[in-house]
Amino acid sequence: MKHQPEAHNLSNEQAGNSGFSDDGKNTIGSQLASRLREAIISGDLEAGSKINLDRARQSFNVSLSPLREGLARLISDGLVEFEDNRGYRVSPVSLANLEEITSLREEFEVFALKESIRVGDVEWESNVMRMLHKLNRAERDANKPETLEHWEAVHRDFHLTLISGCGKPLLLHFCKTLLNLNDRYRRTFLTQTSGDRNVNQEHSEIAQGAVARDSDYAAEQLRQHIHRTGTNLLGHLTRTGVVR
Amino acid sequence: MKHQPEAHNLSNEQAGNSGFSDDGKNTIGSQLASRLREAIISGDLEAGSKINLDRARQSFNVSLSPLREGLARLISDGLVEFEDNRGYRVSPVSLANLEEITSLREEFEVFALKESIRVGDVEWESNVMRMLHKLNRAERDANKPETLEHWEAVHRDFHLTLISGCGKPLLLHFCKTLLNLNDRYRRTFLTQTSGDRNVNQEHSEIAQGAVARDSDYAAEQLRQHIHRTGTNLLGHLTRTGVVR
DNA sequence: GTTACAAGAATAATCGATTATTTGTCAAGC
DNA sequence: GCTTGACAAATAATCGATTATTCTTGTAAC
Repeated sequence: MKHQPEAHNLSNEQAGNSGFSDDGKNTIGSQLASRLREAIISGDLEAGSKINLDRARQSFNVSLSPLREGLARLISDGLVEFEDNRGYRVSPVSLANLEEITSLREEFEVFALKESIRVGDVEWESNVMRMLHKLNRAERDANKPETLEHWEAVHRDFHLTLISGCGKPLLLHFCKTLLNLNDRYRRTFLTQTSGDRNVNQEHSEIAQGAVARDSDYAAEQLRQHIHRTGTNLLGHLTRTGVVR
Repeated sequence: MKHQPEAHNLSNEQAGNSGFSDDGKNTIGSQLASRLREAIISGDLEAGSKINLDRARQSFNVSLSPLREGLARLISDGLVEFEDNRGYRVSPVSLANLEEITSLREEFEVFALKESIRVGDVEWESNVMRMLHKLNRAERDANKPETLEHWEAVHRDFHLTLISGCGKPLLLHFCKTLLNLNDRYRRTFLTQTSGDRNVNQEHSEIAQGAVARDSDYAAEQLRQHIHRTGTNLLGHLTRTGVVR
């Protein structure tokens, strides 16, 4: 079952990114890329499902050209797959895929954090603390979907901010891609964390270690944090059996 | 009736690409993505230059839709940049960019090699030896441009084969992207390796270590290999002063 | 001489229609 | 019953033309 992503605002994606005032003056193609990304990550567009261009065209109220262009941009993000003359489909999910995402996050995101600790400036430190506070204050109630959505956005920003001091744009791009892919699993399959975790506590320890420039400690905390989330999700998927 | 100039369409692609049997059954958009990628990596399209859609449309003998779609796919590859209403441009080159590419290759490619050594099967081992042989046999003469092009293709395949046993599609995709970016620097700025290197020797040691499953040794050899190439290129760029 | 601003030119973005390919269906032949 | 092939429907891909935006140039005011 797929919703019509049309209805919701889908106001511009990376809201908390870093002071981009997008003006809403984007082209249709760009807007579509954002909306499609959001629709896929949020699960509105079901994993593995084929994207019928004509229907999509109608539900988004656009013409074919910008639609195809938007979709093309999502290919390298790993959110969309494409086959000549057979069109586009939402990338499928699988246990193997989730395992890879988790292990790569442990590798890359941790590396990026170490680099940030090594070369990040005071501005970066401040941003980390700011985002930590924001995240700790964000409500997360499985009964209120809007809080979940908001929490996800803030959570994502927190993780990106953590590694934003590394001074390596390409690395950040890769990490952002992995975070996108990972978030899809969580937003689709997980509405609450397992009871034995204090996620806020985990985030605090990572952030505190980072601004204290305790590289080894912060890195290890982040690695465990990512690993726990992965294990958690894997358990869910295995139990519910929705995914092979 | 459709009047397409069937005389010389898109088939001037160099077959030496990398063992892909293109079947010729691709769509124009896909063919364009490949051709544009090759044109950028080879330096045919100058780094940093603006891509005029109308001129590109003419020189490629295609319409706008597939051209834009092809370009859109290169964005996430880091080869093309895009700005709303201002169109596409070839990503610029810079010392900082090259440094990042090198350092990320040291991180990711080495990780992928270790994983390949850990879980790669005999098929992978065999492929590594095959590509090593092919590479050792490939001529590289600065006076014969076609040998340079061929060597680049084989060299690229060698590096990809080395890490192809890791069982991590996403990781391979990232490494391939980095290799693309790196190759552009070499193909644009470097026609011969510095005299004090025996590159064939380096490749042999990496490959031998890999199939012997000596993880630490092979990994360190690869890391140094990548690092030397980076240093080498940086020197060239700095001396020639073409890049800041 | 410099700035501001208004055409006009150049370019990018989008649309609607057309063409090409794949997929589904069904009857004929084995 | 199963395959094969022809036809039709569905879908993807492309094109040419149109619209929107940005860039350029020339002129008037100060």
